[in-house]
Amino acid sequence: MEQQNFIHELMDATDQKLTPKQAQIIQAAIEIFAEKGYAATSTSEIAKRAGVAEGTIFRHYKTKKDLLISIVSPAITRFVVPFFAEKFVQDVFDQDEIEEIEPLLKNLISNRYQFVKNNVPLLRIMLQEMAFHPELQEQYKRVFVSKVLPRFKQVVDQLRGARQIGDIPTETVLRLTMTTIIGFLITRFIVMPDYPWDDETEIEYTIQFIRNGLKGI
Amino acid sequence: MEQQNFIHELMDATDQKLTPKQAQIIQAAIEIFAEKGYAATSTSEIAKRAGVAEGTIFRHYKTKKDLLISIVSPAITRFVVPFFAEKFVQDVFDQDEIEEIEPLLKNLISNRYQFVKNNVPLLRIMLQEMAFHPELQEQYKRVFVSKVLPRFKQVVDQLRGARQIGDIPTETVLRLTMTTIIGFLITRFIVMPDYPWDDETEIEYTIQFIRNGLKGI
Amino acid sequence: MEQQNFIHELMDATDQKLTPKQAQIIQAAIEIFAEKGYAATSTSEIAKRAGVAEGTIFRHYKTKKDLLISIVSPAITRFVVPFFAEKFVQDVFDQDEIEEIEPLLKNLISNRYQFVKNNVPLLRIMLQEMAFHPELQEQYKRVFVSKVLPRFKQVVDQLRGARQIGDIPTETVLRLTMTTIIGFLITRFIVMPDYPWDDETEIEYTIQFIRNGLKGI
Amino acid sequence: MEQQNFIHELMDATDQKLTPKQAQIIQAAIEIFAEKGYAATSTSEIAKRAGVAEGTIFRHYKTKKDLLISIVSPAITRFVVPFFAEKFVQDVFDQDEIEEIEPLLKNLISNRYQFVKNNVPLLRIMLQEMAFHPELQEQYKRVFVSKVLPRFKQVVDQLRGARQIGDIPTETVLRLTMTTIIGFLITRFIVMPDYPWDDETEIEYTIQFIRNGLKGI
DNA sequence: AATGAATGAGGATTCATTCAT
DNA sequence: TATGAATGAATCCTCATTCAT
Repeated sequence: MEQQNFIHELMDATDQKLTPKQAQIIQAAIEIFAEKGYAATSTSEIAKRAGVAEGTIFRHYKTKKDLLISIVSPAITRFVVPFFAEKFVQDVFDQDEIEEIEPLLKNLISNRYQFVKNNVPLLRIMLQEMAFHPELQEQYKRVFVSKVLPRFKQVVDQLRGARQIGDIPTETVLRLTMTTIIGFLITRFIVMPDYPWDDETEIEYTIQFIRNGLKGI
Repeated sequence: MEQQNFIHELMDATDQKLTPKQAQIIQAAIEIFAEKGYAATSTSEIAKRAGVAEGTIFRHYKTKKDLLISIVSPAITRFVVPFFAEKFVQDVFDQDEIEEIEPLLKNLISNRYQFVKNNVPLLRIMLQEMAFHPELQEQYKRVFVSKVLPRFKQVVDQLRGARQIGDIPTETVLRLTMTTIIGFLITRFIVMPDYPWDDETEIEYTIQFIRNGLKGI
Repeated sequence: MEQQNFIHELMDATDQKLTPKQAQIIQAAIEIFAEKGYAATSTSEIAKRAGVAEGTIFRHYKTKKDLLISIVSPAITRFVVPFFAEKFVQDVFDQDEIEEIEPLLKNLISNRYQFVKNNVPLLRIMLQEMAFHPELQEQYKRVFVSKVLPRFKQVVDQLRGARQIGDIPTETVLRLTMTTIIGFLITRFIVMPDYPWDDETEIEYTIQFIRNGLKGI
Repeated sequence: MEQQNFIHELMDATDQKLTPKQAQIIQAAIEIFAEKGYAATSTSEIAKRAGVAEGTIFRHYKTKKDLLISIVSPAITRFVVPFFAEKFVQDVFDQDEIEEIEPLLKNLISNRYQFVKNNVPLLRIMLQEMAFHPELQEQYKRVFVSKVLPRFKQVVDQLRGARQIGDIPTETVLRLTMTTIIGFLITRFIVMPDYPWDDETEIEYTIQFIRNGLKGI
């Protein structure tokens, strides 16, 4: 039911009105793609779970792959973009000078944590299928390079000026930061979702780890 | 050709003499599974690339899944175990008291770096297929808990005694360390293999990041 | 074309509306199963003879065996039940006291003779496949024990009372009677269908043989 | 182990020395053919049960069908011929004039009863496979017409002369007799082998049934 | 004589996609 | 718009048979 969010966002994003059947199809597809992978999922199974005739899927999506793309493509955007763009960082940036890395990291991680928490199956699909569908990789890169990278560099420079970050190349800072955050989210929600996590504490440690790691001694 | 290593290790490990055809099959399977994923790979394609009749595959592996397992299962062991076990850490441990985290990390990362570099396709397959085959997850957990975890905790305790690690729960130390190392390897070899990496420098930064991140200020 | 009967009976019996293609499939399957046996018949051959795509078979029958069962199962019922049940014996029974075995045998044999004559391929399949499919044997036994046996015993008792049957155990009477009738039908339609039979005469002799054989002198 | 008999008879009959492996193959083939039918039996399964390499089968028998024929063909002869030929009837015939049908039937049934009892799997295979292999039917007919039929007619004539048989065409006498005997054997050993048969009694009733049935009143 | 690895044609079954209703 | 029967290519797998050892 958490995907409901996503489905409605989908509607807003694409301005397409999803018919109820179409929503059922996407819902079912997300579930099953996440469970067994795109290639191992049959359209008949999707139709069955969606409570829809098999032909109906192909009325809305020319091919099975179309269905995948229509799910993953907006998901990529919604997952990647906010890493260092969009409103939520704005707030931080608007305070003219960024002198503290901590609130920024806190904001960043918490926000992505919530998104992932509400969209685990979507994240699974993204991770799995980006490996095999170049067009998804392309889209990821395009979005990342145009929306995230410039903003990120700007932030790093400011933080370096404020002595929050040591003498590390910007690309490496980016890599280490993203790796640690994404690593946390994947460990938390995909690799070990059943471990008794104390999320707040874990997030706090993660922030400190990144802060200290980037600052140097 | 890099998998040649692995194939020969396979032979040693299982004491099974691989017939030439069998080696060709494994070689081809690794390549194609890595390229398109297990589910999207057909046995006829494997046979073709291996230069072998399709039936020959099934003389050696009862099912297509058997073939997958026979490839991934030893790969998991060979990838996971050395993280904190086996001879290569021994050398570090044998110096009685571990007072420096740096050489340990250096050793650890370099060693896994080499392994991954020589076995990229294998790593891809592992990452992809562990998601869908519970038996592989089981094996991973078994190996990790029995071989890696105890050793790791011991090391962390020693390092904490030597004031190399701050006040962070052992599990979190493990998570942050592994996440950063694996994140580096995946970024380096899977996500952006074509980026002009300066590997030595990048490894050095990664070590410092982990060291400072764990130490606190 | 004789099976047309059977196919329509199938429809009535199961209340399932057979699509035209489905009828063609059953028709073709009956023919080929009878010719070469279930195991030696390929679904592609059935599809070809039915003028249908191979996939169509599996849309209607989950497996090849399902197809067999859906053919043989009702055939068993329709062949076995009327031996001593159903309306056609009713007529004989309704004449209150059965004092003559001859009209009963006459009725019985003629009726089964007609059925077999119209369903030779079906009989062949039944005979062949019951040997290898326990579920068919079970069904046969269930139907026989519940529907035929009680009625038969009742008849034998009445006939014994009327001095039509000698001092022979009921089970043996049953065995000898059925064996002779079925033996006639199999010889007539399966073993030597091309022999120039004078059916009426042959039936007459068979009736006399059973009557005298059971009566003793 | 009962087939051991048959295997040795095979050796005598064909004057071929069966190697031990060959005997194992035949033994295994008889068992599995009887269990699941010729078409559903794989040569690899035969090889496995025989404890022999798959290639070995084809060293002795050009094709799988050859193996079948080499089993069924002598079986047919050994089952059919003695019905009214061979030594065992000789003894009866040699007493110049046959005036009693009973000892003849007794001898006949008992003899075939023993043979079938010792060769149930063989009988199953014969019954199943004659339906699908015209060459086996041919052989059956050839043997029957040349060896059994003439002798049988002679016997029937004698018995008719002695008033043991009523006014029934010889062919019909033959059909009714064989049908009853074979029907008994099949019921006894194939259809209901687990029923608690009292064989002697059952044979006795069967003889009386035939005798009375043929005699008329 | 015996082996068993190798073959490739053919087997049952699944699947994405189409189309008449 | 929605259906679901129909398709036939493709899938995994089995099998009888061959052949070098």
